[in-house]
Amino acid sequence: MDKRREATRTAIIEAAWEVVREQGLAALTLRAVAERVGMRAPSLYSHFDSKNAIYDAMFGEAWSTYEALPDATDVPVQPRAALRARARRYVDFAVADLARHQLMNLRLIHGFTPSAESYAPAVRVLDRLREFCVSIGLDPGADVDLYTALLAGLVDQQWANDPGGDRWTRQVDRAVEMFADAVGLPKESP
Amino acid sequence: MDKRREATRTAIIEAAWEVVREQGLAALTLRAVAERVGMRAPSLYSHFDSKNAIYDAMFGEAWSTYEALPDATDVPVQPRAALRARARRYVDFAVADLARHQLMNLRLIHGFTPSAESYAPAVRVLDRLREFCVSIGLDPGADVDLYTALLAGLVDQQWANDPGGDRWTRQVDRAVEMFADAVGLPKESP
DNA sequence: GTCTATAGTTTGATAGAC
DNA sequence: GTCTATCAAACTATAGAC
Repeated sequence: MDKRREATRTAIIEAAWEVVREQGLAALTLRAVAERVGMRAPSLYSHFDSKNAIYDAMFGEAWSTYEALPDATDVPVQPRAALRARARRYVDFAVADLARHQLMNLRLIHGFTPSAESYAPAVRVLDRLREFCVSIGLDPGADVDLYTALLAGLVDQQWANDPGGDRWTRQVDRAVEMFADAVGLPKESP
Repeated sequence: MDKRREATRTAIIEAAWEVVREQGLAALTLRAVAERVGMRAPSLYSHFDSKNAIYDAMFGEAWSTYEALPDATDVPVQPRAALRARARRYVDFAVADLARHQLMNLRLIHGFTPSAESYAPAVRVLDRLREFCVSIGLDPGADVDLYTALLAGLVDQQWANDPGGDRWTRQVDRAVEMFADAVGLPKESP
């Protein structure tokens, strides 16, 4: 029955995303959020306990959004093609929004640690990745770590040295092939 | 003849490094730096024009330090071994100091852009990497980009998910072998 | 639930005495 | 060159009226 209340909460979070997209993740201020949603800063405390509570909601929402992406691998395909599709989905998502990527994958807000509740979707995403990797014969430890590092590196270099371009993202397929060769995935049959 | 002046400058920068190592890169404040060097905050303006000028000096110093590391490849060795040694040197350096790594390789200080002078050593380091890669038959464009992404990914994952540990850094050799295979470097002869 | 008012900090930077 | 004093501006958060 708190439909109106929930709508306000959503509006606040959406305004917060706008602010961090324009000003940078660390530059989020309650005043800027409040102004965008047509309120005064103190009014936000009726909906969130603190500024970090806003970050926390954003963190959870971002990972939930990623988790809810249409599964590119629900149709059974060859391991390499499936891995490639997964990699592209991850990289595209990470490269679409710097502030979101930083909030999800880096720890750059001093004093903010995600709550267990907000962290849950992130854990599920990684668990599913491990399941998938095991299903195609990979090691859920070292192999998955190398895979995540490979994608993280492409994303971070892309943002740091060619934001908006594709100098690193265009190498995603090549990187996945390199990885697939290293872990001994069978070559693709035509 | 400005020996004393130069010593003070050095002391300020050294104090600044201590602050960012303890408080985080973005948490640098003039007061904290001044206190550590036995001064008051306004006195720093006799040596640096602004807070960003301190960041700038730190940026230049960090890359100069890296540039001056003993060259692990001055003795000619096989390409794979040389690449491995370079990779370890880079990763070890990046994993030794988070704030330094962030300042050198990420753009996380809002409104700070390195001056041309401070940027010079960074450019030279990358140029040398390209030269080396060409000397062993690699492409200075795509191949170098993939290589830097690979190392950046290992470092960033290490810092983000296992700081102080070696879950990703222990895969450096494996990652380099994977890369070497992908770019067709000859296998090592015993 | 939202407002005004304000407490309480902290910050980078400047003015001017010494 | 270093100091004291201070400005001007931000910020999070709380108190209490409506």
